[in-house]
Amino acid sequence: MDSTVATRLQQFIQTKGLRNTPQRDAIVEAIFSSDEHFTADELWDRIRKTQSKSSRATVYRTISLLVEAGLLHEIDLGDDQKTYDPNFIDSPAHNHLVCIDCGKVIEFEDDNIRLLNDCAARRLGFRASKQSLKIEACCEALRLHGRCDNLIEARIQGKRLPKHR
Amino acid sequence: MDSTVATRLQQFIQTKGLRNTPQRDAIVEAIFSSDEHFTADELWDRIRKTQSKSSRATVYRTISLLVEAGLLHEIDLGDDQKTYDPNFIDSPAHNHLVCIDCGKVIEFEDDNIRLLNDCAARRLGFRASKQSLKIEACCEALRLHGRCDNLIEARIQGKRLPKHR
DNA sequence: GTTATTGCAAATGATTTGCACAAGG
DNA sequence: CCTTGTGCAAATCATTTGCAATAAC
Repeated sequence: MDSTVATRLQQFIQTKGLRNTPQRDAIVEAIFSSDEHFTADELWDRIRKTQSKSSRATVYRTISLLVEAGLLHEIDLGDDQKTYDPNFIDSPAHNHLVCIDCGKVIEFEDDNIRLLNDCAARRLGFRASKQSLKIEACCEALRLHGRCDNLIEARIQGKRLPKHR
Repeated sequence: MDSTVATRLQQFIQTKGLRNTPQRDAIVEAIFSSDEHFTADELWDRIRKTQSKSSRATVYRTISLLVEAGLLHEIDLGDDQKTYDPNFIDSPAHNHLVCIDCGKVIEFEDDNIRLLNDCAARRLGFRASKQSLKIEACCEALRLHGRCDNLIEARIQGKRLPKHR
């Protein structure tokens, strides 16, 4: 886990007059020891498989805390549940590409896109503070050769598949 | 209401072997006679104020139908409820800018942005089929002069305000 | 007639909350 | 101690669904 997370979280906790608890630590660890996106309940499952104990309510509450602290971002994957992304600390301005065949999510950064969006906002008389770009796309592999390797991988791993199509 | 809607909806209904009903007509009319975004329950309220009658369930079912037909788009405004946008027929590739002060949503099109996103997808080995760009921003007016006209307007109209900030 | 559609009320499922108890600082 | 945090179970709230009645075509 990036030590930046620990530092920034400590700062947030201090400032707000909050406390350190083993449950919170375990949840934060579970989130930031991976770069995977997750829903609240997926995280709760992940926690249960460790030796540490936390109630579902605490998981929800900690997620809210981290979002408020700006360490975790809520993203829209077209899912019904809220999805969270722990990678905004390392890549503060990344975008998402979602494969409509297998649901795989690819993160990428692009300064030109960011800049162009910034300009668009300015032209409308605003100052952009946050951009969220999601591109839904199909892999050329599937279109050209009738197979999406990600799709097979996703099936094996039992991942949530997209509802579209 | 754009006659394109009626035509495309008829086509969809025919193809799928569905039927025309006064409830459906009234809901479709309520949606496309305005360019406002709405949640399912806001729409249900709108319908209730007319002489036509529809149950809440039918409103939900009709919305799903229109989304499936591609006539209505589900968009993410960072809200907890799903928000729908009826303007994708007139502007098939528009983006959203949300004022973080008043929650006002501004729609805009930008071919350069669309093109750049397309390229980004291609570079990753994909073919983009849908782009969703949301820019959260604050108005310069508020930042420079301490007042956001949209905010006042929003308060008067009793609009849902953003949760952020 | 046959099949899709409706309305109602009940079910669902994710998220939140009230409250009594536990435990940081 | 004093206050925040936790766990549990109950509550909430948007959305979905089963079913009997209704209405397209």
